[in-house]
Formats: sequence, structure tokens, C-alpha cells
Amino acid sequence: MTVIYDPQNPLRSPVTSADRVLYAVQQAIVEGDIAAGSKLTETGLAKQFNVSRAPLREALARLERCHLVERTPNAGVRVVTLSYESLIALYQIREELEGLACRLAAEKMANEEVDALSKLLEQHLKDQRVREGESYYQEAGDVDFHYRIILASKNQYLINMLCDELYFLVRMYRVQLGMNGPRVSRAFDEHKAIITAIANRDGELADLLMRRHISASRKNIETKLQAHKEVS
Amino acid sequence: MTVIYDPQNPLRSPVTSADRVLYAVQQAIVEGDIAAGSKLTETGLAKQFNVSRAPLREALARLERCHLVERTPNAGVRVVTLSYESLIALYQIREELEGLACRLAAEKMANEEVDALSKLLEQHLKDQRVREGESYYQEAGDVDFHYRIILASKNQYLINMLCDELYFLVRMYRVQLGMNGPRVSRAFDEHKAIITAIANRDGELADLLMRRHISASRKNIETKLQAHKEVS
DNA sequence: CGACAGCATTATGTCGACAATGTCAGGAAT
DNA sequence: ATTCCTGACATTGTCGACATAATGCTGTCG
Repeated sequence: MTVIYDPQNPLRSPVTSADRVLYAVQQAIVEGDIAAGSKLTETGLAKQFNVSRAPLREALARLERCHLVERTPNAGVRVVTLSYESLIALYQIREELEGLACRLAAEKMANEEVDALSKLLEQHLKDQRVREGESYYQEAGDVDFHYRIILASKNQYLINMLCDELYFLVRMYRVQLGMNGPRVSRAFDEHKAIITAIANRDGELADLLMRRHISASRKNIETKLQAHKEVS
Repeated sequence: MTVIYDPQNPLRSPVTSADRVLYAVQQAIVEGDIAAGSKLTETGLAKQFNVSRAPLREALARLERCHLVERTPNAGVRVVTLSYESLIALYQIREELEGLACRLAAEKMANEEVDALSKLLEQHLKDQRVREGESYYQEAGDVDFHYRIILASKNQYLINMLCDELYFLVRMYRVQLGMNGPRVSRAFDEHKAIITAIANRDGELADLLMRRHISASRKNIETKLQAHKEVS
């Protein structure tokens, strides 16, 4: 299985042309450089990236896998549009799966890993760039935290579904709606509580806290999305 | 998004060569005609199905998506092998996601849909072929029941993940380990209880019952897998 | 006898071209 | 004026061939 987020390959160095194109287009979609809802033509993208349509089609297929584009047979692919319904649907699943991930992590994480994660969090708290609310670092820190717990679950399907199939979409919502508000410090406290639960090997509590954390995050995005819709 | 199990297209009529090949290979893997763990070569399969490698590669990519094969860059694809760890991992996720599906179905299913599902179940109970334990019909009936609930959740990501990405693997375990034992009647009772909970709009209970139902199913398969391993 | 290096073979990755399908604008008929 | 048909255009689906990387064999060396 091609794991897009490969713990052995965190920098995602492309081994093939299709990888290169995938990473580029993926980022462009997530960050809004390619507008949501716009149509992607194979020939156009192929020219743009100086590759033939074969690797490009593979890249599109993999974009479809992570729900960033939708394909209709004989018609083409279109970048997904952000909507209230999709956001809710996405976060409902995140609650379940990341809750499970927490429960499993509480069982399987080595003490050293827990310490490392705890240190990572402290480091992010001290990091000036985070405190100044620079969106990118904050985003990266949060994603890193969630990724580590998911990976610690050691459940291959769970890892694949969350890191490869859902998280790009999560990031798309957060980036495009500009999630850099006052939730930062509260999120840190929530992260801290989750780690503590995991350290205490209290899977049930870790599960509950993660669900609440994600639920709070969802509510936060909901308000932004509301504002976003009112503008457009 | 290409929904492999399309409620509008339950017979999965192939619209493209890639579809045709996909359906054929998918079934062959699920039913064990292509052995678990065996290597699939693009050229070989292309000749076998009288198509070029382009649509075949797409079919393989989609097989990868539903976790039936694993691809290593520049090395090829290999049919997955059944293992205890994978089975557990798979069912852990099913418990969470199908539990969620039940909860959502209890909210969103129309009364008519609940009645229809209830009737479907009664019909399966009466069906002679099911009572005689013919594996295929029993399998189909169970899958149908679960599919309907998942579809009733109206959560696109949930539907996609369960019906398109996980259920072929679930079926692979069941078919290849010969799940046609005495669990049938108990499963029917469990299904019945789930429908009742949904009819009563008790999402919490439906969730719990579905989790237990899947857990029981897992334990049932675990014993078969154990026997399977001891033989081989 | 075992291990390693080099080569031949095979399979995957990529390419450009053709075929089939969908899209859209313009005109004819109602 | 609106609807339907028609045909040209654009885009996707498929093909065969070439480039490149992995696999397996063979012969040689330790």
C-alpha cells in the first residue's frame, strides 16, 4: 500500500514523477492556490508540470483517494468544494477514528515515546513563532501531534485512513479558513491533558479527551465557515 | 469521487475497461481464485484480460485503495495476506465506523426505510437458501444489511470508507475462511435488535449493539483464522 | 562450498498518438 | 422565443513502444 505519509519518509521525497506532481498539486489544493471547485484538465496539468498524462492520471487518482478531487467517468476531475455538510461528516469520522487511535496509543506507546511527545509539546509552547500565532508553525505543530498519536496506534488501516486519506482535507479546511485564532492556547492545554491520560495508560479517558478536542476544533471551524459563506 | 459501491448502480455495470478488469480481479481476490500473497504483474494481467496496461494500472490502483493489494514503487503489486493482526485492525475500525453509522442511521433513516430493512430481514429469515446455510446468500444478506445502514448514515466519507475501501477486505476474510457456521441465526437476532433500536430512534443503543455484533463476528472469524493457521 | 559482482532478463515508469466520449455553440423547426 | 438537433471542438480512455529500475542467473573469486 502506498502510504502517502510514510513515517520512514516524513519529507515525502518523490521517487517517481507521479509523486512529484501529486505533492505539488496536493499542496496547491490544500493551500488554495488551485481554487476549490475548479476543474482540472489532464492535458493542462500535464503541460504545466512537464510530464505526460500517464503519471498525471496516477496523481489525480491518488488525489481522489484523499478526497481532494472528485472524478466523473468520461468527464474529468474537479477540486472539491468546502461545505458545512462535508465538514461535519469529516469531523464525525475524525472523532471516532482519532478517539480509537488514542485508546490504542495508550496501550501501545512506549514510555520513551510518551516522553518525547510531551517534550515536543513543551517545545512548541516555548516556540516564539507559535506564540506569535504564525499560522504555518501552529498548523504544523498540531498536525504533528495528531500524527504521532495516530502512528502510535500501530493500526495500519487507521494510519492509512487518517494520515493519507483524511488529513489533507482537514488541513484544507483549516488553511483555507485561516485557523489561527485564539484557540491556540486552549488546544495546547487539551493536547497536554491527552498526553497525561496516555501516560497514565488511561485509554478510555484519552479517547474521551480526544473526541472533545476534535469536537471543539470542529466548532471553531464551523464559525469560520459560517463567516466565510456570508462573505461569498 | 468514484464510489465503487454506488447505490444508483448496485450491479456495478462497468463503464470503462478499467472497471471491467477491476471488478473481475476484485472478485478473484476476494474469493481466493487469485491466491493471497501472490504477485500480480501488469503485463500478465493485461494479456489475460485483453486490455493494455493503462486501464490495468488504474484497476490496480483502485485495488490498492480497497486494501486488497499492496504496491511497492518500482517493484510491483502483491495480493495482501490474511493475518491475525490485520483482522484485528480491520475490525477495530469497523466497530467504530459502523457504530457511528448506526447512530446516524437512527437519526436520519426515514420510517419507510426502516420498514423496508425490517422486511428484508424477515425475508432472509424465510429464505430456504439461507436456512440451508448456503454461504453465498448468507454472505450477501449480511452484507446487504450492513450496507443499507451505512448508506442510511448519509455521511459520504463514511460510506466511501466502509463500502468502497474496507468491505471487500471484510468479505475476503469471510469467504476465504468459510464463514457459514452456526452463527447465522444469532446474527439474525442481532440484526433484528439493531433495527429495533433504530426504529426507536435510539442511536446510542443501536451504536452499542452494532459494536457488539461486529465484535462477535470478529471473535467468530478469529477462531476460524486460528484453525486456518494451524492447518497451513 | 559460499559469497559477491556483473550481466541478461523481466517488470515497472513514462511517453506520444489514436479512439471514444462528452461539451457547447449555432441553426432549424415548432 | 424556445426547444431540439447537429456538428465541431475539447477532453478523457486506451494503446503500443521506449526508458529505467529491479530481479535472477551465471561465473568467478575468496
